[in-house]
Amino acid sequence: MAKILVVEDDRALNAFVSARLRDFGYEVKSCYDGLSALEVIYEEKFSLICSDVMMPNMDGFELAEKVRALDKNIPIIFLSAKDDKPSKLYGYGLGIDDYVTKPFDMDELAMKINALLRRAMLNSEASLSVGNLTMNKDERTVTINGEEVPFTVKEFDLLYKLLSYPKKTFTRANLMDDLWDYDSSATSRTVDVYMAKLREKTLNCDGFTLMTVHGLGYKAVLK
Amino acid sequence: MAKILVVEDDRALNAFVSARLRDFGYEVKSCYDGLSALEVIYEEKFSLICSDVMMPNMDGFELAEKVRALDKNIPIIFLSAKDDKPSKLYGYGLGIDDYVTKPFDMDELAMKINALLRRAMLNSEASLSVGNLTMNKDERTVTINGEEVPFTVKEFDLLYKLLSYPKKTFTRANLMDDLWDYDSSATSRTVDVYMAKLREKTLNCDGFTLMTVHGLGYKAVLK
DNA sequence: CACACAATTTAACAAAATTTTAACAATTTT
DNA sequence: AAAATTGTTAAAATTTTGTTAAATTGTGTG
Repeated sequence: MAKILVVEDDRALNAFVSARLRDFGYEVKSCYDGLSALEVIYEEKFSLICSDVMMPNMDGFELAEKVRALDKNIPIIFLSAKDDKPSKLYGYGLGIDDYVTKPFDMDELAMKINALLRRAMLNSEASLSVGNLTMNKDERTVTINGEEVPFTVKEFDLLYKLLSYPKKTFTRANLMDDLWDYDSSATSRTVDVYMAKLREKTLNCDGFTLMTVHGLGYKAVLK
Repeated sequence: MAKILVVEDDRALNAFVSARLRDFGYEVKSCYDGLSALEVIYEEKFSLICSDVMMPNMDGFELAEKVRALDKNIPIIFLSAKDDKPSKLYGYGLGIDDYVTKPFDMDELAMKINALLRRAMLNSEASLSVGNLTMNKDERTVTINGEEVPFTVKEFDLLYKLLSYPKKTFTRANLMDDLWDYDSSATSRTVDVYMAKLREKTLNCDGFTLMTVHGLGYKAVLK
């Protein structure tokens, strides 16, 4: 499920937006200034950031800049009372995805967020099928030939990621950044051990192969 | 370069928007109703569609629906005088990416288009083609005449670099600085060995030749 | 809180693949 | 023709990956 970070110093507005986004089925975390938002972002991975522009400690522009330096992919939406053109252009120049001026309609904001997440491809579907294998993200189940096969959390996430972007090569660091905690001290060799497990469990899968890209990492190739 | 289709029955506005987008460096095509737009879309591939909602023959909603059936990835922006919420929600429901209400600021529209294209580009694969050879950086695959040929990391990086700057001559030191670690003690003769391997593997390539520049290094020349 | 149990991580060694070296042949330049 | 540079090849050295089992961490239960 998509996780959204709402950064807004007006606590009432923040609570309102967060609550409505939760109604739409998103997992939401709230921050009340740029600096603490950045701290949270360092620790947790979000699908989208919805931020005010004028805030104490660190404004939205600075936050967006810092976030973009970390991750040039995460969608960023500005909520601002500032309706002036230079601010908007400056924001877009920093690489934000949308600039919504207050007051705004909550349904519209939700729709914009939907559209952005869809495009960011993070709004992934609940289930994924490749050949005789089906993975259900909500239930965290894997079935091969209609039969359920038990997968641990890490095994599931790893296979899901690989199959979500078939053919794409992932480095170990790549995979760990997403599936392991940021402060995890685990060696990248851990990934290898999981690949061995995944290969064993997916022996009877007819839709793909888990390949190693020597010197780089791994990828799932459809066949 | 990005190619944009502007669909708008108000000819003056269409001309204005198209002209300004050209100023921003985009290639632009104009249509004046939904039906003819759809015809053009069947024939040509666009990077983004910018469409009016109320138009003769076929309105924007219907157009968006048909386009989405063809291509669920192409960014779509609605330009509309209709500022009512139901229309917006309906549009977002069809899978459009943004809904801009007239009158709008041209610079802002251009920024939105920039932001959307940037995001859409992130999803598209980065590949390089020369004649019958294609290299895909994400997949780390090389295909010659549609057939996949295995390349090691160094072979891939080396060929990719040479083909990225065709005609440019690289010295061995040049290539090693980029593709080898700082502390690598490898002799520059190592490069020669790789060139031999690359030449062998690209024997059937019709788009380029790997040439030796005696006393200097190597270069790839298109033919 | 201790216990059992499962999941995760580490460590070690074997196996595989890649990279590098080195030697000699071929080619180009002087 | 001599010298310098490059081509080619195969073996040696190194790096990377596969695999297994043991150690560690985490989780739920009585």
